[in-house]
Amino acid sequence: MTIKLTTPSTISDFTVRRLSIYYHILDELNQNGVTVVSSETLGELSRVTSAQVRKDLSLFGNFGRRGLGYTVPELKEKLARILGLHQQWKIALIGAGNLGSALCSYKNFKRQGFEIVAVFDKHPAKVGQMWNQLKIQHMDEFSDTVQALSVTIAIIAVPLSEAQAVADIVVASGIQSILNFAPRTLIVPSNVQLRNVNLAIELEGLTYHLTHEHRPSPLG
Amino acid sequence: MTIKLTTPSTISDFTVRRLSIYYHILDELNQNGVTVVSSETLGELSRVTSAQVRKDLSLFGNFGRRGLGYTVPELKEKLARILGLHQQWKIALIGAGNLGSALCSYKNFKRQGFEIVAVFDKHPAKVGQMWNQLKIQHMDEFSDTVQALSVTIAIIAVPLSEAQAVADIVVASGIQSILNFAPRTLIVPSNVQLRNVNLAIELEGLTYHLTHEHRPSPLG
DNA sequence: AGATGTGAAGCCTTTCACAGCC
DNA sequence: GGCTGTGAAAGGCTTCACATCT
Repeated sequence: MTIKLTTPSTISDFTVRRLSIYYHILDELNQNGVTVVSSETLGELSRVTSAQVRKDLSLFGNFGRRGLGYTVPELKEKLARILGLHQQWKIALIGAGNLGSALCSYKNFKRQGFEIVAVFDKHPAKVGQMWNQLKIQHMDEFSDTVQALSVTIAIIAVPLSEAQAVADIVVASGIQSILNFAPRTLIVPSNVQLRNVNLAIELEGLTYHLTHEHRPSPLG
Repeated sequence: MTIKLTTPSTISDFTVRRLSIYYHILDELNQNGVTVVSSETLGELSRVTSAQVRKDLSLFGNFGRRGLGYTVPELKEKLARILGLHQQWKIALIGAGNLGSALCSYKNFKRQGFEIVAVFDKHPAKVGQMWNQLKIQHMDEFSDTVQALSVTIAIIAVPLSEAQAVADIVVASGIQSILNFAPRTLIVPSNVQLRNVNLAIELEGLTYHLTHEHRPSPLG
């Protein structure tokens, strides 16, 4: 009825993803000095319906005011708490290649509550190099280091052939959240959260449509 | 009943995404010398049910043999055609930063049928530099260059603040497929295919679960 | 009047289960 | 016997439409 003190037991990944999108839009609105937003407007900016926005938010509480809309800073703060962004998250990056370098130099991470606190590679030529303030460590040190630093998220940015072996090491270290950039379906226990970012799959989604949509007119 | 000569009119993005996954698994099986695979096995490797595999494939034709399974090279080839991977796709990369550099040096692109044929940036310090064999061009040259080179896909890898302006230029050039790495919901006409890769959203999907799943036992 | 919160309806996706073929 | 292909059932997500509150 009123404020839901407990988190609903099952929220779909679809919903969580949209909450993230709302959060970033609210962040931008907030920076632009916008103080109030309707589900209608938030929906347009997120490319979803206003009903979807209201339903998603209502799963976690009554954040709006009827007749008025949602207060931007307040809703942003609420979503930050829901998404777990009120704390700093420590990340271990595995793979000191081009992609790893790009991730490591991504300045906005820290502002958003994410910090890469250790970098690993297994190639002797890489180990010992300094990246920003971090010395690249050998994978043998992974488990000890992440436990000492209380790392809770691992980013895997190694070649395909090494990805599963690396995932096994990550899982063995006790880390339960993995963001994987290697183009392979990794096998991990069901208690480990795995997200994949696969460039080829995104591009193939585009080429599928390029190949099949020869419909210049609405009637095809 | 038999082979479907026409493509079904509406295939969901969920399905297309899974077809990509199957394709890459088949590619790997093929390299390992596996010649036949069942929907059961392909499902396990893709983390979906066997029924899902069969349903997805049956939308495009009868590719398997009852009692036997699917022939790996044959099914791989069929999926390649469905996904449009029987041709080379030319890509324009916009944004010559760290991420752009990582994308540009990604060797596997070419083997998979994708080739970055032009790189653009708007900053004078970048323009004129050589990346691999490509000279970085100014954004002013975008439209002319992509038309001359028959580019059909654009990758946007610029900062948030420039993303929408870049998207507008891309759309104006006639390109109808965009892969966007900027963390913003871009506004494009409905005939333009847009895919987003957003690191923050993936990480927030992980932190949501880290924050809410305090359930060591199945009974919670 | 204006906009949220929400049960119910509608729609889409996945799974089931078995007929059909190898 | 084994495995695919598929109509039907089940499940899940989105939209509708309106009661509710400011």
